Amino acid sequence: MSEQETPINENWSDLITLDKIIHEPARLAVLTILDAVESADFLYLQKATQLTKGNLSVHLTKLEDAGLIEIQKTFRGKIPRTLCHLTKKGEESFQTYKEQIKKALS
Amino acid sequence: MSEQETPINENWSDLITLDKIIHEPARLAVLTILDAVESADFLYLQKATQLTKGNLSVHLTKLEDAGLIEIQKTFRGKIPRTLCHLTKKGEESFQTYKEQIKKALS
DNA sequence: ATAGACTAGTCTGTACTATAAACCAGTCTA
DNA sequence: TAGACTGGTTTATAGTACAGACTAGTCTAT
Repeated sequence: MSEQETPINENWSDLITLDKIIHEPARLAVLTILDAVESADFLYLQKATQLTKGNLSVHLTKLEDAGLIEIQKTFRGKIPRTLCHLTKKGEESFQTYKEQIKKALS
Repeated sequence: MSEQETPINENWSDLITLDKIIHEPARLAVLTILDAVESADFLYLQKATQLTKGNLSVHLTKLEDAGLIEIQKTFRGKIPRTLCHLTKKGEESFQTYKEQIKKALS
């Protein structure tokens, strides 16, 4: 295709505007898990994603700052326990992302 | 989900191993276009993706270095013309990527 | 009581990346 | 001959992920 008018409103033009917070594979994995299981703790997420602690911690903080997840710090006895779950915004944004990328890649 | 055995071979674990060359939105857009139209020139790609020339140029070079696209420099009259199309490997890798991410996000 | 392992981080340094903007070389148009 | 066009390369900046070191408290076993 060339030397002809450029279609502007194709679905793939959405690709450029994908939410970068969500698009990063590590965070995409976290969101996918949280979307599936409702709520997961730090250790579970770390095992599931194979990320290092430090790395996972940073990603969780970014997701929290973006308002996509909520982090609850509780205790099991006196041992700290970090529970994560999607916020309403997180659910919606994730859905939007999935629809966008699936449509673009269909 | 927590305090129970971790399922290891879920589809979302593929998310961590996504091809980063392909995963970048700008390149994803380029690949999607090339997959759809077989062949596109520099200007067309630039208009379609809204990328700056320099930026597009770098992305095309990276895709070429990765063996995903082939760049043919031809002339239309005396004006240089850069034509891009997917290689066999590019087609296959892109298909694999699409299947992976769709499965993971389904 | 003390060493080792656990949870859940923060901080640091490295390496990679995307991006815009400046620059370049040639061509065509008025 | 000035301006805009094609198709780039180079440079500089800013952002990013990531591993690994470190912190701080807890629990377990010796």
